[in-house]
Amino acid sequence: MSEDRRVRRTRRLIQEALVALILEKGYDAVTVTDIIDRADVGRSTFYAHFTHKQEVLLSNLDEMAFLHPTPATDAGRLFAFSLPMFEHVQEQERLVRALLGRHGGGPVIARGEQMIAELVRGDLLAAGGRSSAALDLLVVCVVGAFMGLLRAWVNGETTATPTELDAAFRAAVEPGVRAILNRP
Amino acid sequence: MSEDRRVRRTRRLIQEALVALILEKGYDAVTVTDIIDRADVGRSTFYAHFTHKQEVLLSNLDEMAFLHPTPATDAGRLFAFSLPMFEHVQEQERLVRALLGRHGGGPVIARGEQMIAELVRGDLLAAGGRSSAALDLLVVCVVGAFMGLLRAWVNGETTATPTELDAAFRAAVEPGVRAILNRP
DNA sequence: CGATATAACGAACACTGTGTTTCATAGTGA
DNA sequence: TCACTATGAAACACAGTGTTCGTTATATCG
Repeated sequence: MSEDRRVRRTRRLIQEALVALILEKGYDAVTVTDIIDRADVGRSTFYAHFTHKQEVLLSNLDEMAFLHPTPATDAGRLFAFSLPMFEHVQEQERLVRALLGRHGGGPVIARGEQMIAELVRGDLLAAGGRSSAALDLLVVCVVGAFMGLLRAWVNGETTATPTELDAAFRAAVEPGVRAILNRP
Repeated sequence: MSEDRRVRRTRRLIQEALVALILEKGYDAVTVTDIIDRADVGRSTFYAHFTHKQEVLLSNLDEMAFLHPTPATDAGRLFAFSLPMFEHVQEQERLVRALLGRHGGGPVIARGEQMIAELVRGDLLAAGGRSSAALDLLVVCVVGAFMGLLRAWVNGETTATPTELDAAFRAAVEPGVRAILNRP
């Protein structure tokens, strides 16, 4: 029932090779030829599994479990996802730096933004916000602030701990959010 | 004293061709060959003026005057740059969409972020903030929120007017900022 | 274990795009 | 007018992509 062992092996080798190469040269500089050399895998084999370089990148996303965090939204607490996510990111530092970092692929960041936008939107609605154009703009601002912090850490522009990042995020954003929610 | 007329002509043709092509196909899909075909310019001529595709992109930045806005910081008013910048962006819609949009080049966004970060930082210091790691994180949040709105508009995800964007930005961010500035 | 399916290999291929070179031509500024 | 130099055209080596095909290796299942 489970996949052929050779298939799993090949896919894993290719994914690992890409991550290693991104950390060395940056995503853009990595070629398919690089990947198959590093993975020690035939060219035709690569294209039997992936059609593009980017597909390998996105296939890695499924293993970044922290992007699908428990929606354990404490009822009263806004943005409960924040601290756990910063912590998960710190744990998987190597992988995250490769995928999200300065040299990582833009597509991954775009996906991450979408996922977080959904979380934020859910939180705001749960906290009494009413679906509207203004709420969408608020979501954009909150997500922007969060992703900004994430990027700053990933790119080594700050050495703050997850707790500090979480605190900075809440301090910057919560007052405005609460003010808006309390009188729409 | 002034440059050779042929040089000006060639550079202008190339820049215009790139903008037009980005709007049609997206930055990544545009090749140097595309550009010189569209600009009707010899291959060697292109490389006599620019070494990379990206250089053409950045050469366009100098003409985006709104990125160097008047630092007309009303003393008491935080983020005075916000509304004027949204307005300028709206005016230069075509160029901005090409350079900053979903299909525009990442480098331009990175530069824009830097510029805005400096503005924000200056504003916060002028408003009584003290230089610190915490302030840097706050700057990151504020810039993230602003760029988020800018990107949302550029990508057509919102039809809000400059005034509305400015209002959303301030509403989301100002309360938190003021709270932090008032008791560090 | 053995038979069958199928994954992987490796080499070759056409194709697209890059960046360089060379040289004749045409436009420019003094 | 005249010296200067930007341009255009063509050809080039090079690197990377994505496909094809015959052979070999190795899972999986009976």
